[in-house]
Amino acid sequence: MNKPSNRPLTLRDVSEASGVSEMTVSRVLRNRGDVSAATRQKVLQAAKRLGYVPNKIAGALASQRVNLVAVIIPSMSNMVFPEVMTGISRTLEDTELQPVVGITDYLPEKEEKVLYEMLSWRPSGVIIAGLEHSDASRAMLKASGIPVVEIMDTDGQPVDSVVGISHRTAGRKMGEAIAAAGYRRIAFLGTKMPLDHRARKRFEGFTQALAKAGIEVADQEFYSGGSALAKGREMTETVLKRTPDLDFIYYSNDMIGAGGLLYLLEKGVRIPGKMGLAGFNGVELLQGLPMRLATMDACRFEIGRKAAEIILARSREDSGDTSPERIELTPTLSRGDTLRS
Amino acid sequence: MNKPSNRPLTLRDVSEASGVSEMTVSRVLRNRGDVSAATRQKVLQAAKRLGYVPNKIAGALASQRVNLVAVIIPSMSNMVFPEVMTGISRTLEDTELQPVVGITDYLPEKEEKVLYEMLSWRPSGVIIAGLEHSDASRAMLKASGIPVVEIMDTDGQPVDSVVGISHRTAGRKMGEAIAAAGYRRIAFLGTKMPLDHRARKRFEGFTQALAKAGIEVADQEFYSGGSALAKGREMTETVLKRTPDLDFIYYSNDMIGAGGLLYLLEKGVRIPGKMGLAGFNGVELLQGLPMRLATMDACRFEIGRKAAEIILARSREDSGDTSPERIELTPTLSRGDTLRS
DNA sequence: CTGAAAGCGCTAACAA
DNA sequence: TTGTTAGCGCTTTCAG
Repeated sequence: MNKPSNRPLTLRDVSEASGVSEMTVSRVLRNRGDVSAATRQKVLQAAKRLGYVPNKIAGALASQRVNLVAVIIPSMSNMVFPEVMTGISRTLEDTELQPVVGITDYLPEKEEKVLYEMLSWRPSGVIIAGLEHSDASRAMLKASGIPVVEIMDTDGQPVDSVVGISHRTAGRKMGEAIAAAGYRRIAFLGTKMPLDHRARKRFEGFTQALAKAGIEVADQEFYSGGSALAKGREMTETVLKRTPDLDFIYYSNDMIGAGGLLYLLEKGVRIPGKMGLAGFNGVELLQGLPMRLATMDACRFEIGRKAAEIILARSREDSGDTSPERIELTPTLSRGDTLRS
Repeated sequence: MNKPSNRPLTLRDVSEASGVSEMTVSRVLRNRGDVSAATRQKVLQAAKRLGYVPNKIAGALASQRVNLVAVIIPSMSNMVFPEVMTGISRTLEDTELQPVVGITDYLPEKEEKVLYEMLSWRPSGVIIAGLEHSDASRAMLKASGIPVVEIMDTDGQPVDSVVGISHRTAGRKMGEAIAAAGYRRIAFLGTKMPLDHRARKRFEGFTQALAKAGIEVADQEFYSGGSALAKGREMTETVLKRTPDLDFIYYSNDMIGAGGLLYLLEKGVRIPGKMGLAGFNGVELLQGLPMRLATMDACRFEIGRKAAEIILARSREDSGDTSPERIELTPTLSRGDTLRS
C-alpha cells in the first residue's frame, strides 16, 4: 500500500498516470471534443484508480463559468420555503446548474451579507425571495450582470424578473369571501414581523376588502418566536377572552390557524357556524387535522419551478438580450370545513 | 451616468481607480498586513464607489483555501434537519466558515453524486448525516484529506469524527419504559424506508427491549410519502382495525404520532390508560397538541453545534495531527401525557 | 508599509 | 484526434 500523500490530486497526476496530455484528460473528464475510445478508456481508468476529483475552483476560474444558482430565502424552518426549494431542485436536477441556498432570517442586513458572499462566487443566476431589499443589495444585483429572479411576491418593482403571487390580492380575496359568507366580527392573528412584507401585504388587502364591505377588523394579535401551533392556541384564547363575540379569525399562516382550530374544537365551538377560520399557504400538514382549515395555496412549488426555468433559459441563451419576465400566479381558495359558503 | 460595462470588476479596476497597487488593494480588502490609514481609505472608497465584489474563485485558487463547509443531509422537509442546520449555522455564523448544504433524499447514489460535487469545490470540511455510505463515498471522504464529521448516529464505524446519539439505545430505552409501564399489546408504526438506517436501528433496539420483557410486537405498519400527519391517522385506524386489543403504539416520528394522537382523541379513546402513545424527535410542534405526546429528543441542535465546532477547530489547528472525535449524546425521554409512569 | 513576480489547477484557442 | 501555449483573478513570497 502506497503512502498516500495528502496533497489533493490534480489533472497532471491523471495525465502522468495515463500517459495522456492534461488537455486530453480534461476533455475526457468533461466529455468535450472528440477523443478516441482507447484514450478515453485509459484516462477514465486512471482517474478512477487514483480517486481523482476535479477542482472546480480552477475550472471555474479558467472557463469563467460557474454552474451555481444562488437561492436566497428568509428561512428554512417553516413549511413554505422548503417547497419552493423542491420546485427549484426538481427543475435543475438534470441540468448542469446547481442551487446553493443562503438564509436571511428576514433581516435585510443579513440578506445583504449573504448576497455579497454568494455573488463573490460568481454564480450563473440569483433567485431571491421578496421585492424589498436594501439599496446596497439592489445595487449589487443590478451590477452583477447575471439573471436575477425575485420570487413569492409580485406587488412591487422587480430588479429583473419576478415570479410570484400578489399577496395583496390574496388577502383581499380572502376578505371578500369571508364578508360574503356573512361573517361580521372578524379578527386577524399574525406574526409580529414588520419585515415579513408578504404577511403585511395580505393584511392590507384583507382590511381593504373588509372596509369595502363596511367591516372593520374587530381585534388583532401578533406573535413572534415559539412553536407556531402553540402560539395559535394561545393567541386564539387571548383574543377570544378580549373580544368574545368574534365570528371569524383570519390567521396569517396555516400553522397558527391549525393551533387555533385545535383549541376551538377542544372548547366545543361550532365551526364554521359559530366561528369561521382561515389560514394561508395550503400546507400539507392540514390534511391530517380533524377539520380542513380554509386556506389559500401560495403556489410555492410552482414558483420555484418557474424561477429555476427562467434562470436556466437565460444561462443557455447567453447572448440574446432577453427582457425580464414577470409571472404572476393565481392562488386558489380552499374553503375546507371552516369557512361556510 | 457611465455606460456600465458588463464585465465584472477586478482588483485591477480598484487598483487603477485608487492609484494603489493590486497587492495593497488585496491587503486592504482582506485586512491583512499593515496598510497606512490613508491608503486604506483610498482603496475602500474606490472599491465601494465601483461596487467591487471580490472574486472568491480566484482567491480560493490562489490561496488554496475555501471557507466552505459541505453539509450533506437526506432532507430538509421534515423537522429534524432544519434544526441541525440551525445548530451548525449558529456556530459558524461569526467565523470565516460558511455552510453549504446538499440534499440526498435518502438515496446512496444521490449522496455519492452530491458528495463528489461538493468535494470538487475543495471545502474546509464535511458534515454528513449517517454512518452508512457507499464504498465510493467512503473512499472519497477518506481521500479528501479534509475533516469529516458524520452526524446523527453513533451505531457504527465512522470515517473520521462522529457526533450523534445511539438510535439503537433510544429505541431500547423507549421499549423498556413502555414495558415497565405495563403495556403489553404493542404496535410499531413507521416509514417504509429501508434506507432510513436510524429509524431501523430504533426499531431494532425497541424490539430487543420488548423481547427481553417477554413481549413481541403485536402489529406493525409502514408508510411512504404523503402528509405525515394524515398518514399517522390512517395507519392508526388501519392497525386498530386489524388488531383491536392494542394498548400501545410506538411511532417512528412525532409527526405521525401526532396524527395518531388526534385520531384517537376524536374517537374518544382514553389516553394513556386504554392506549399509550410515543413518538420520536421531540419536535416543537408537539407543544401545540391537545395532549403532549411522549417522545425522545434527538439532540438535533446540539449535534449541529458540536459537529460545526469540530470542523472549526480542525480548520484552525491546521497542523496538529488531531485524532478523530467521537461524541455520543444522550437523548432524554419525555413521558408527556401519553405514556403512564 | 508597499510593490513585483510567480503561479494556484484548470480550460480556451490555436496549432499540429 | 491530440498537444501546446497562455492566461482566468487572485494571493504568496520575497524584495524594497
